[in-house]
Amino acid sequence: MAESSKNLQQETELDEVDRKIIAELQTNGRITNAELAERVGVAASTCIARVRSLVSRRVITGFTASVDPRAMGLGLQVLVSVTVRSGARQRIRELSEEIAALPEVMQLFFLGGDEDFIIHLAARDADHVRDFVIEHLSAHPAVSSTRTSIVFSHFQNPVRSE
Amino acid sequence: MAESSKNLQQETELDEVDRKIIAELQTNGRITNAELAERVGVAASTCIARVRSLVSRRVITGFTASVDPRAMGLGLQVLVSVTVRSGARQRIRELSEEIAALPEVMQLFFLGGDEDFIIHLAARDADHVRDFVIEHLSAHPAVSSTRTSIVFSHFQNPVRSE
DNA sequence: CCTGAAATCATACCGAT
DNA sequence: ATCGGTATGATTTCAGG
Repeated sequence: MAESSKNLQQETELDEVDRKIIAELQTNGRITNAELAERVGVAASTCIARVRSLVSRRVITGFTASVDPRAMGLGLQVLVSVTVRSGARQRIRELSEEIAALPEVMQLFFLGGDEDFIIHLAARDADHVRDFVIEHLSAHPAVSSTRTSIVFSHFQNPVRSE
Repeated sequence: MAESSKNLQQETELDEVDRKIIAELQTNGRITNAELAERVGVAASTCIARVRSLVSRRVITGFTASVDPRAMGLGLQVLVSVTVRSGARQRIRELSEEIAALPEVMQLFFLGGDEDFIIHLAARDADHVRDFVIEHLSAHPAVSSTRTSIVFSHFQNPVRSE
């Protein structure tokens, strides 16, 4: 068996046009197809076919608006590291899925290593963080310990292969 | 001085229409204005004015395509916690900005607490991670220590105020 | 992968609330 | 001051080559 037994189509070849399209759409997800085509140097019909192919192949997984949490009344961000009790390992996935569904949770990293996962939380204030940790983590029978760190600032880059 | 001395316009009021628009655009950033208006229940002209206002007020900070790192040949994600030497505290910001500009860096969290920042890295393989840590972190005179954890999976939610 | 025509969409303007 | 309807020009999209 070669290395082609993966459930993801890693073999999906991306040519120069695909990569340019991806880069443009990461910078401006609402660019018109006409302008995207011009920047990339192909016809509009070709361009839209490429974009649709990238989406259907799951290279592009979606288009989203980025929102400032502070404008939504969420002025405090924290990272919470969670360690699961050794007797409850088999419940990690279940617990993490519960947590990922909560509205305060911006991101969840499911980890190997000392911690089992890290939650990136957006909260109104310190009380909100405390209530979240107590209610959803400390009180949960599978959780062994948590550690909360304040996020002073946060940068997010587009995915670039080089 | 009241609590209005902030550089962010927290006072930006968001009504029901604004919140619906934000929710739709987080789910589908490429929705047409016509369909967005219909879903939200306002006229197209009203809708486009609201969207432009949200963007100019920096409530919406941008529109981006989400890309699967695996499709870009980046099959391994890790979190690297970095602690800065106590004698080099004043260089934390400089160092973090250098690192945020590197192509492997998807996110950088600038923290208070035991660790000074956490880097979310997308890499081709374990060798790539090792090279990154050695070249950009261990070799840097301001870095005291690093800790690398593999990311098994990663969820990202839209920002929801409730 | 490109051209061109029909359908759809974005947006400025203006009256009404 | 903001909203909703209408007209016009731009854009998308699907044939077909």
